[in-house]
Amino acid sequence: MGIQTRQIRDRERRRQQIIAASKRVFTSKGVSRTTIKDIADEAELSPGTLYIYFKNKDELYASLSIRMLKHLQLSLQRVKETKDLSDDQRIDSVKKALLELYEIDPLMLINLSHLQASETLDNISPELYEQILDLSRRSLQTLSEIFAKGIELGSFLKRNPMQLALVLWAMFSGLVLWEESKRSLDTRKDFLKPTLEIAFEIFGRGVKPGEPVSTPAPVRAHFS
Amino acid sequence: MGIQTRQIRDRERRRQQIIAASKRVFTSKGVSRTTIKDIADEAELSPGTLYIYFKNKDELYASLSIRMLKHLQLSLQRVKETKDLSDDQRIDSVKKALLELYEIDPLMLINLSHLQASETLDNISPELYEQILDLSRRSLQTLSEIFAKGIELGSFLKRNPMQLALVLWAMFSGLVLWEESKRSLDTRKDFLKPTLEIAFEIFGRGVKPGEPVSTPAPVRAHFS
Amino acid sequence: MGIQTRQIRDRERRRQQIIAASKRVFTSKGVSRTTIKDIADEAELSPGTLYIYFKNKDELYASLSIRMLKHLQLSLQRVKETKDLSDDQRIDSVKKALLELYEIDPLMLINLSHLQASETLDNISPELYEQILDLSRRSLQTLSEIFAKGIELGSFLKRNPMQLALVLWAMFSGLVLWEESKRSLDTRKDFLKPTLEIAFEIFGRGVKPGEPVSTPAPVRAHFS
Amino acid sequence: MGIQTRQIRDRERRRQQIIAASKRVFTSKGVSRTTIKDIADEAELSPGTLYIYFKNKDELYASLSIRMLKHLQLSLQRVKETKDLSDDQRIDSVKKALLELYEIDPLMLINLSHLQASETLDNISPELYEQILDLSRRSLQTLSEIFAKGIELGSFLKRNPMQLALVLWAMFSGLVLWEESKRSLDTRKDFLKPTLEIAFEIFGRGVKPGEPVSTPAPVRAHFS
DNA sequence: GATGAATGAGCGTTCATTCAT
DNA sequence: AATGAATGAACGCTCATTCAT
Repeated sequence: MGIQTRQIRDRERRRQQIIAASKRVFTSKGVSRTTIKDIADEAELSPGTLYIYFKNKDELYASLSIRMLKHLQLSLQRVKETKDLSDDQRIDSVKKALLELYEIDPLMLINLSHLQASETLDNISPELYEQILDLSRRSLQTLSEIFAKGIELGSFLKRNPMQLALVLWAMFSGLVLWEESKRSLDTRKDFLKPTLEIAFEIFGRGVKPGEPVSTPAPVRAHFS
Repeated sequence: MGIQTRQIRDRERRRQQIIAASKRVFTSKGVSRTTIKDIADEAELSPGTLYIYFKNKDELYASLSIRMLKHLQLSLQRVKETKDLSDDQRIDSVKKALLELYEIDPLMLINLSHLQASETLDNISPELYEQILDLSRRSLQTLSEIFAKGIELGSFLKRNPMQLALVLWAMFSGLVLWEESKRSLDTRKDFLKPTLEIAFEIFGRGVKPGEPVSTPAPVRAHFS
Repeated sequence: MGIQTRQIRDRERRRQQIIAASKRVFTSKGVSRTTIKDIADEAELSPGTLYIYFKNKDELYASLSIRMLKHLQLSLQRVKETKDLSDDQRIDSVKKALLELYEIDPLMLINLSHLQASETLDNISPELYEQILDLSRRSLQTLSEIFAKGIELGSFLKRNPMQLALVLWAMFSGLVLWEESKRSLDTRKDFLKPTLEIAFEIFGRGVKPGEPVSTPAPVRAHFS
Repeated sequence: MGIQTRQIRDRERRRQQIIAASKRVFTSKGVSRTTIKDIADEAELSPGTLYIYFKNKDELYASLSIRMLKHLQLSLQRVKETKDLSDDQRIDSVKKALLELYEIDPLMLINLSHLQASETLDNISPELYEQILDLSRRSLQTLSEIFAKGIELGSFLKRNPMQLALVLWAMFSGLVLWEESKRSLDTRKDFLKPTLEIAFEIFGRGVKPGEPVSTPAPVRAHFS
């Protein structure tokens, strides 16, 4: 391994060090109350150093999401390309992909959701902005394609697949964001994971075509 | 009506004047880019005056949600108390209540969602904090009770009703927050309302008990 | 005098207070080493207050020159419009106008010269920039018109009058700037005023038409 | 040539390399907007290396003027020492020396003027400071001696020769500084050189003794 | 109660300078 | 000698909040 290789590796290591520190501080202080100095202190670096690795505060913040979006995109792509899955299995795989995302790094996921839902994408460099946009688009697109295939096969409701994708994502990120504020609202701890399970169950059931058996028809039959 | 009564009414009127101005400014400039001075200008008052009616910026910000939460709580209460509704009709009423919330003031709803999902509830006065907490809790509680009744009647899946309530709220607020960022992600405009419709359709279908008739053939065989 | 009048007067007074403090600090620390905090301290105000009266540092700096430029423009205009002055008297009036400028506020004049000679006109508001530009242009223009009239009357050398104006101004501001650095170069103090006198004398003599009688006269006499 | 000699020569070569790079960057970005990193990049060196050859930024900046001042001093010395020049020719030689200075490196001359007129001579090493001081003094001194000789011979006005020297230098540097800002004031381009010509013409005429023949009639009457 | 000028802590960011390699 | 990552003091500037009028 040459000198250059080591330098590149060191550089990447430093970036990760800063990113790790950012996560910790964002977690403990909240994103908007975190200052560059806080992160620098946590990373045991000087404020100036952060600007060697990140153009500005927004860009550092946005960088946190890139990895996660890449991971998501890859997972969904894999789900889409796997052959011989039943519809139930495919939905289940999507659920697993998203739950995994949450388990790997719940705080990052909250950041990602915030990023999408808020006004941070402002001072960001065009390149990074485009990258985030593209990754978001592609994940949704892949999810949408999974639904499109299911619809073709008659195993999903005939609805705009992109809208189905959005509904699923909204359900997921809505719950994740809720989790963040649950302390304030003193719901029990670790309510999230079981609730996500239920959310997916309901979505899975709801997206299947055909009249659910719940409705009176059979019941009346019973009485007749 | 005594002098005191009028003073109280005047005071409340002023508060509403400020709240209305805040909404307009938040709408046009975005929440995080709005300063106290902006709001004061819009309300044709001085910054100092705002501090007579609101303890600080966070408290003003939080007040915006109070009305909406009250409205929501009332609507849900009404849905819960209405007699002689089929399950489908009851879910439909909840849908209507939430859609109405969105239609009355989409931006305020985004604010509300932000408020819950983020870091504003910090400098707030204990009283206001308790009020928001209580209203949120009560809305969810009411929603949860609606589901509990349905579960009792066997018309909803036997799941923790609070979790069902959370799933529905997450789906709703997740989509609303998405709406805010959709311009960046170049989804078509006014994608939200039809998507909300689909979201409710899926939730409604998914929450019903019984094996969905996804694979029609055997099911029919069963009935024949 | 109404309340409004007093407020306007107070506001102007505050501006002058800041300007006066700026001058003092610029003088003692040098322009580029003066910080907003320095000026605020000197004016016994807080840094924030300066930004109520001046958009930014550059604008405060530029404002220092406006008055002086206005004064200059007025003086030159008066010189130009005065009737029945001999050429010598007119040049003398210009000299007096410039010397007066120096005597009223030598430091301000140095600032003005710096402003023109350097890179400060950068963050300035377009309006202020245009004002400075316009005032500079008009002063030079007036000076140039004075020369043009003299040339027409045959009492000045037939040279581009704008160039004559520039030469005079350069001589003047060059000496003023020199003055600032004279401490470093340990020339005697108060060398400037007598040197300015000589400068004007030489300019006045040099700008007159006709072969100076210095050497030629006797020589030609010799040949006749 | 010994090793030491070569080392010294190499060292000097490196210095010149840095100086040359500085000039290029100052030219393209303007002095105040140039950072050490800019210069290092242009010189294809690292910032640290610059500090091996120059004590600090001010010292590097000041070094730029040394060459020019040396050149000026030499030229003026030559003018002074040349025998058998008429007064007109001697003034003309001074003019040529200064114009040459401008033509060799107009931007460096602006720097020099700035340096003298402003606040850079501060963090400079005592040695360098003394050197600049000495060179400036000597150039002015030489110029002054040229005038002194002319005065003795009766071909120049009997004025303090150092003041005459200052007036000439002020005129020159005033015009050079003006050039820098002329774009803003939309004077025609390349106005400088012809204006410098006129400046010298006027100075040359003005510095000659005797009553100028400005108002021909009475003067001739006098001689008849 | 209403004002709005004044405050000043605190922010993100820059960049001359240092120093371990 | 050369490097360039790291430093951290210092900057200009903002804005929620206060308080004399």
